[in-house]
Amino acid sequence: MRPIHHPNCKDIALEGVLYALGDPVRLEIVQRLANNDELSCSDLDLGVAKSTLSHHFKILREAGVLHCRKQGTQHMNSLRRDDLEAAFPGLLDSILKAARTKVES
Amino acid sequence: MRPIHHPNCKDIALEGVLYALGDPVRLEIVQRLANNDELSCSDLDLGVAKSTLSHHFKILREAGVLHCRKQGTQHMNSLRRDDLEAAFPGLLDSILKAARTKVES
DNA sequence: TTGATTGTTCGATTTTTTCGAATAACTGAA
DNA sequence: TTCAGTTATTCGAAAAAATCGAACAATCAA
Repeated sequence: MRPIHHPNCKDIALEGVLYALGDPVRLEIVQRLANNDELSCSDLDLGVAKSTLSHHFKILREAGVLHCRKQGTQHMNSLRRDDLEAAFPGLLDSILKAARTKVES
Repeated sequence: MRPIHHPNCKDIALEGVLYALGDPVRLEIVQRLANNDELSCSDLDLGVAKSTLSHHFKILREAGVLHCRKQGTQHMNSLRRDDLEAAFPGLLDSILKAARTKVES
């Protein structure tokens, strides 16, 4: 298997972030990570094949939205809140807020 | 030709907006509309076929991001700032700000 | 070493995007 | 009114991307 890659902070691109969040499954993943420090793929049941879920995590990872840490057989994922805040101040918060707004209404 | 459709304010969905903005051509269109009250398709030269551009405008329109007004043979497009602000307060501003941040750096 | 668990990779299918050509809607001039 | 010019959409085919199940890889524990 190839080593997993994370872009460094300054290489996080807005287009990549918006593309990553512009998919309902990936947006759901990000919302759940906003409420949980770390989640593994197996913590999520989003109605897609596990190969597809793996693909979604890769998109999020390579966009710089989340960080992945190997722990045994599991891959623990967490939001790169600080890096995103540094790159695009206020952006993640406003999107998470918008996502909550929608659910509440 | 079919009549053009715009979702009403309460039917603007976050997923649709993020999906619409998660494409470089469409993000560029939105950025330009942020600086110009109205633009027609012919005002933009973004390096894609005109049929593709028409498709991008349709995505943005149906997501509720912009409004289209026919004026003769032209279709004048404008950002639905107020409706987006009502649906997701602060969201558009933070994205436009992020887009500017990137350009400046 | 074996079996169980967790994810990734591969190949095929389905869906989406993109393009150029044809069509439609409108305007102004002849 | 008809004809050419402008603007944008629609159509059908080709290219690109997403999705799935099966096979594979990595790790741990018995």
